[in-house]
Amino acid sequence: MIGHSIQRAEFSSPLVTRFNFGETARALEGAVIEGIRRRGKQIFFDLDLGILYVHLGMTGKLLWNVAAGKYARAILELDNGTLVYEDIRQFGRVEFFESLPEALQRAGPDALDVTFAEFHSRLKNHRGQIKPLLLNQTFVSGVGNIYADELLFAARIHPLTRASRISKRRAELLHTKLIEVLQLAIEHRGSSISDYVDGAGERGSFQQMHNVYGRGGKPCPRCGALIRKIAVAQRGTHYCPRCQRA
DNA sequence: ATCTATTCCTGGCTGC
DNA sequence: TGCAGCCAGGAATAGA
Repeated sequence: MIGHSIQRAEFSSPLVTRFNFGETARALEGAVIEGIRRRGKQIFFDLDLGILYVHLGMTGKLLWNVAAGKYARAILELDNGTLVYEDIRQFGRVEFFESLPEALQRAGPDALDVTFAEFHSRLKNHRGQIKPLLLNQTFVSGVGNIYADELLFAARIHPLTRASRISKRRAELLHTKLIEVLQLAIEHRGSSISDYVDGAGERGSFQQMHNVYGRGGKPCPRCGALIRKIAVAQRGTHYCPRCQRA
């Protein structure tokens, strides 16, 4: 898409585009895509006129040259193909900005790039529980509910552990697993539990490798104890009570 | 600073 | 077969 221009834009969801969808569509016509970036779950299309921001939320999909379905909320016709944004629940965003709003710049370092020194210094400063902290995108950008559970399992940390009380040694393991688990998930094209597909419309397979997420009541693959499911910060949280001690 | 609950949506599943 | 209730990959927001 880089170097190509948007011929026509069509938006049909005021929620996804934050109510200004007529303006958004007009603003994009004729724009040239100069680059595409990502930080955590935030996707940025750098245009000559501004920035197109995309966040998939819970059920968003970005499709390149795949026929638009019932839940298409935005369609961008480029001179070399068509990008469609689909989203059943409309918690995602496709927004145009001339410059990036301050709120979006508050995101923390990308989970794949954060150094241990930075990760550790941020971790030490938080007295709250580790699971909600991992979900906080201003702490580290890019960890969602599935991967928070999976990487806490990999690092053998109980989800309710106070962040500031995690030892340096254990923090090193958590930092290593943060990158390892996400890299492995990317290699397997993500977790397709119900809706998620990649740009070509293909499902990922990492859901088959989940150790704890979605496995409440089933045996831990490491020790056989039954995986427990609790609510933490109103999010379903799965862990092994034997491998991840409080 | 941190916590909790609520809200925005639609659809799938379960149990009656 | 219908229907109520609950749950779901996110995250902003209000109030304590």
